[in-house]
Amino acid sequence: MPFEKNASMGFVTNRLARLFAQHLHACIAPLGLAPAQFMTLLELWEGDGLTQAELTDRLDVEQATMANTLARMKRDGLIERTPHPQDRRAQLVWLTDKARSLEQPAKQAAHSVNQLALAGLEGGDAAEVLGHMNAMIESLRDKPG
Amino acid sequence: MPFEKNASMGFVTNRLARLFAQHLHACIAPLGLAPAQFMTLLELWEGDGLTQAELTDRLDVEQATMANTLARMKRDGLIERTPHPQDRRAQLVWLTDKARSLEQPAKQAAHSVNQLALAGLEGGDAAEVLGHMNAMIESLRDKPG
DNA sequence: TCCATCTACATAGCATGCTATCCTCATATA
DNA sequence: TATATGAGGATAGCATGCTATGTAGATGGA
Repeated sequence: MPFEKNASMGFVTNRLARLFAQHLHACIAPLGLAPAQFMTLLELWEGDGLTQAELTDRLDVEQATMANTLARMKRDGLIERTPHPQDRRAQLVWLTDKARSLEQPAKQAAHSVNQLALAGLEGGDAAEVLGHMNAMIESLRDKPG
Repeated sequence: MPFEKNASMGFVTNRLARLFAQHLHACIAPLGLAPAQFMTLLELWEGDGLTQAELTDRLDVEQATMANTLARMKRDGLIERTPHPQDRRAQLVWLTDKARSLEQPAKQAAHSVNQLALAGLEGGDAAEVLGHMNAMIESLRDKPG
């Protein structure tokens, strides 16, 4: 059976995602950030005081993944956690001043990686690709497992 | 600074790649395969007797990553390694009968995941997206670090 | 021949992600 | 109220990936 990996959407997506991750890692490492930490901060910069469960929902990662990412972020002085006032099981996640100060440079770095990737595409192509990729995300998310 | 993650090519690519990996994992786990093992087999099914370095080149992963993947494949009875006849540093990688028998069902499983993802796209859209993604891969690969 | 350098692999260490469990607290219901 | 179920988190175990090193064999000169 023919299976040309370079014509396989899954194979190509994996390769592209690894390249994005490598470049982002290189760009934000000088800020003391790792990719998953940056992704989490993107949500917290919009407003902190969230629970782990809320972050898990919004970023589409598993609960255990977020638990580990938050543990590393606390270790690195990016967040603090306080008890939830109404639910003794939960904690609220707050940004430190250090994390707040990284918003502009980190977003700028991520933006530059996206720009580099899109350098060879025409104007409207990026939006079109994003649309198709989101359609694929919907298809795969609708049928988990 | 505005940074809408759902409009970020890197963010969306990461999300899509994780969904592809989850579905592929679920589809090939019954065969006793993991995604990186499947990717490596795709190359070996085209012809085995390759060195680790050749596999590393063709699959665009780091040498250490391939070393670990091959170690797990040997552990799982998918490959055997023999000394390179001309170079005592190198080894040749050979498929076991077990690995050969998995070619059709594994390729079929991967194909079905791609089809599921592409369900919501028009006919020519997939090829177009692949083209744009390969352009991005070129842009990012040209400027490592 | 000898040495500097390169190449092929292996290993260590760490970040992400996922599944599977376990514990604690919250809640709904009998 | 007592109990069954659910929800929020933590932890263990494992696969991938990457960077950084270390080791041994190969190679090209001086």
